[in-house]
Parts: sequence; structure tokens; C-alpha cells
Amino acid sequence: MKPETQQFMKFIETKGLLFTTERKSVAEEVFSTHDHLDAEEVLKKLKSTGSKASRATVYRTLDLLVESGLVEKIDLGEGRSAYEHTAGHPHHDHLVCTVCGEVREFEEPLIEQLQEWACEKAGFRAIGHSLNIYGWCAKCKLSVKA
Amino acid sequence: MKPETQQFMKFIETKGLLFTTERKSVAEEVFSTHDHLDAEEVLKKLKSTGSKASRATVYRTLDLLVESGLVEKIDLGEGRSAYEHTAGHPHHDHLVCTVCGEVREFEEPLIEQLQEWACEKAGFRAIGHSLNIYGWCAKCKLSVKA
DNA sequence: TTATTATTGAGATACATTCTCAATGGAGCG
DNA sequence: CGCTCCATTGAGAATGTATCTCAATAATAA
Repeated sequence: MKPETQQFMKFIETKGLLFTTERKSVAEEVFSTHDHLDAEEVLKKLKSTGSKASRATVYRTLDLLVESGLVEKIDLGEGRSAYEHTAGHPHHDHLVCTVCGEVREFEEPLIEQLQEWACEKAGFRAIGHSLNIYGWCAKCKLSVKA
Repeated sequence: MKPETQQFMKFIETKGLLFTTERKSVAEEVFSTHDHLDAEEVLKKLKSTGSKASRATVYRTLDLLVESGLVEKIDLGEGRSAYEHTAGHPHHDHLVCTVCGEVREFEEPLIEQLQEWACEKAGFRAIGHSLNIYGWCAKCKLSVKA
């Protein structure tokens, strides 16, 4: 069992909930890659590996993972969202390719700083934020030109 | 007829389309306020003023308004989106209150600059972007505390 | 006028997500 | 061990936003 999964187990038990096989398999799936997974992908992967977790359970467990702080939910716009685990990942924002759908990360600590200032100025208490840049990734830029 | 509506009319006619009463009433509604309207709100307002534009026409016309450049579509996350007209509005991002739903604007030109650099570094050709900060607005911060 | 085309409304459809609720199955107790 | 209690689950219904289909309508052109 991955260390992240163990942390999640601890979180679940501390909350007085049960660490079921369904919850475990969803967590393991999410922690198995650094890619950005959406709920449907998690469900499909689980089905293919024999787990019988239902869609509802996948969504419910993803919410718990987010609540535990081990996973971040990213809003990719147009109603799409994805999940990625945060372990060893500094905060970052996303470049979303509108051609191939690829999601690439970028970091710009100064942007974070500027956001904080903007909130202060407005008397706003930030809980989270989402910054996506949409466009053509390096690869698609070439193929579109061609 | 508002000057923005006239510009929209010109756009429509230049495109070889017809400037119908439905399209006019959707445009007038959007140009009537600087608030962030979602499609459903536009539809409701139109219904209450006697216009019989349908949901489909509202969405179709909003798309045309965006295409004309007179209106910007904002992704507010969680699949919600809103429209605002751009006339006399420099680019800005949004503070979205998760309690009362209020959307407030903020400007930070340096953030735009940093985004451009991030794109350059990644070989990414940006088409648009969306930056939202979610949290409690000044008003709700107080009432939650109380 | 008639033919052609653009536009529209109503409802069907799509899609991601959440909800409902009966069935399941641990956990703790006597 | 048997029993009760309650968290958890799965299947499918429901939600909300947005798009699509298609026949009816309206505008334009010939």
C-alpha cells in the first residue's frame, strides 16, 4: 500500500469512517499516476482492473480525497474537472490545449503573490483559485500550421 | 438603440446574417447592465419583458455576441458561465464568492504579463485564459463570522 | 408570385454530477 | 454467537447546463 494511501486511511479513520476496499481502490488508482485524471477515467480504470466500485462511490471518494488535502480538484473549464495528487507537488496552474486536450502545468510563484494582494485589496478571503490558459500546445501548434 | 447594439447589428449584417428582433432583444438585455449575467438569467429577463426568445436562441445569440468581440464569456467554474460586455472594460479577472455567488472584478496587469512569459517558456500559444479566485466576499466574511 | 435560405421554438439529447433509497455488511454489544 | 445499528454501497433517477434536431416560420431573391 502506497504511503499516500496510508495517509488517506488515517484520514478516513480519524474522521470515524470506514476504510473500505472501494475507498482504498479509488485512492490507489489516483495515487498511481501523476497525470490529471477525471472521475470517469478513474471509474473506467477501476472497472478494467476488476474493482466493482460504482460511479457514485468514485465521486464520493474523490471528494473525500480532496477533503483530506492529498488530492486537488482542478477545474478545466467547460464543466470538465480533473484530479491530481498533491504529494511533492508545489502549487501550479495549467495550460490546457484546446486541440488535443493535453494539460500541462506551469509555476509562477509571483502570480500567487499578486493574487493574494488583490484579495487583500478587495477584503476577500480566498479559499482556492483556478488559473487556466487555453490555447495550442507546442505540438498542436505545429500540426495545425502544417 | 444602444451604440453597442448598433455595433452588433453591423457585425451581424457584415456576416451576412439577419438582425432579427430576437437577436436585438438578447443584445439589448446583455448591454443593459454591467453585471455578470448567465444565459438563464438573460432568458428569464426576456420572458418577463414579453420577449418570446427561446432558450436556444438566447444561447445562439450569446455565442454571436462573443464572436463579435462585444461580449466576453467567463467560466465561473463548476460548469457555470456568465457573460459581460467588454465596452470600456479593460481585461480583468474575477473574485467569486462561494457563499452569495457575487462576482467581483479585479485587475492586475502584471499577472497578464507573467502569464505571457509562462506561455513563451512552454512554447504554448495562448488563445484565452480564465483566472478565478474562490472564497468569501467582504460581506459574507462578516456574516459567517457572526 | 414562387423558390430559396435563414431563423426560430419546442423538445430531445448530451454530459458530468448529485441524489435517492433499498440492500449490504461491518462493528460493537449482550 | 446472534442481534441491532448505522455507515456504505450500487443502480438508476434526477439535476443543471448546454447543444442538437427538425419542422414551422419569416425574410430575401428571382
